[in-house]
Amino acid sequence: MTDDTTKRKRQARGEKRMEELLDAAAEVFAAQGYAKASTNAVAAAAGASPGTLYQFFRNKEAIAEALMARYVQRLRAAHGEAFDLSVADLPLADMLDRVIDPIVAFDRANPGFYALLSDPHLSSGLANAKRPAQALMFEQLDRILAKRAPDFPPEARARTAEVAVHLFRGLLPLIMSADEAALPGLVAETKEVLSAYLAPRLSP
Amino acid sequence: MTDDTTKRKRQARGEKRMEELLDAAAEVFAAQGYAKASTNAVAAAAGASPGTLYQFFRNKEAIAEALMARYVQRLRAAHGEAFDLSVADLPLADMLDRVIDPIVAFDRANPGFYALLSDPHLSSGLANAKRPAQALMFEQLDRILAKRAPDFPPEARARTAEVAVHLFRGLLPLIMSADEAALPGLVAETKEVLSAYLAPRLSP
DNA sequence: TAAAAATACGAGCAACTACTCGCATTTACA
DNA sequence: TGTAAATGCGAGTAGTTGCTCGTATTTTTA
Repeated sequence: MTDDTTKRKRQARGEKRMEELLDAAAEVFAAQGYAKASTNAVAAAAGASPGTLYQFFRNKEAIAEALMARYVQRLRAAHGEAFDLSVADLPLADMLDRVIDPIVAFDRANPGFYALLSDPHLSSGLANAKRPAQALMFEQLDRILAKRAPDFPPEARARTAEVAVHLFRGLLPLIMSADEAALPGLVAETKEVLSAYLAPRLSP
Repeated sequence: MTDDTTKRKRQARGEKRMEELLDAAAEVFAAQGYAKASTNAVAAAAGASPGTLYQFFRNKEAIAEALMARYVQRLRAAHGEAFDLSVADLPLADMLDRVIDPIVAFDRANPGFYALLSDPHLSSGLANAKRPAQALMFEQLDRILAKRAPDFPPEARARTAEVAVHLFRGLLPLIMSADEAALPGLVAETKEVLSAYLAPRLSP
């Protein structure tokens, strides 16, 4: 097996190089988009040579896959267990605070994540790498909805969760480009939207 | 001036070729995305040679600009004057029917339009070409809001319109990939979302 | 009809792409 | 310390890209 992420014996130096290369990839992908970004530019941005890049990553796609995997890992760490089950019993507004705020902070702190997530023209391999990130938000919301409204038919509940996630993602471009001054108002309005959408579905 | 769209003396044959090339560009852009699409592929999809393509379009960017301009023109024709002023007095649900349905139909009928509109990594020239299309929806909604709620402060009204447009665009991926059977329910839910968001802002 | 202009072609070019390979240096480990 | 493995480099390769240009054909125009 030539799996770059598990099998090879890595030195501490190598692990650090991989992190630098992923950081560089995040920058370049965020600035130019995945398709237009060149692997030579990623290597240069990391202060490495093309040969070094390809010692750690099989090909261009593998760079984005590893980057996405790292983002998913950090997303889980950032707000993973924190609200998984406990927030479902909170009042709706408080629950939204607990769910939205960390995601907004994460997305704004990681524009490379947003660049990959919002790109609709990724290859199937990359689309698969995106799925866990999308599933993370969907499933957590779905589980919260299930606990808050046990009588909610699972099918309709799944769509409600999916629509809610897409509503949030629709406002993400505004949230990403907002300056610090405009952000709180936008986030508040985002929560109002979700509250207005979810409230009647949670207590009919 | 070497402006391809206005100055050059075009024959009927040439105009037809341009339409064919734009149709081909729409296909290729929708399938692969603008960045990954090659001009040779566009020419081939139109049954033309690269040389022929470049007789009508200065460069790759000009193809997308012309395509976007054609979409804006068709968008105006499709639902332009139809509801511009009259729908503002309708009940909210009826107004949304009149606004949403034509846009949904147009977007689904023109995946090339959606491909360009949803691409967040276009060059500045392309971003400028996108602006009229975005302004079209925003300004029409803003004008409707102004007529329905004259006391609405213009600043807050503008943001309400912008947020509403982004909410719709957030659900567009679902709408675009839905099959004919699932579409009506999705569109209905889209209208419910917008209704729930706009209603309290229109009659406080 | 003849010249001018528009349309059409496609081989080909310079620039760039993802990626490789031979070889030098550094580290781990016996 | 010695040697195998890991890391590092960057010139180089084959393929692709956006785009050009010489030339041939069709259409307009005078």
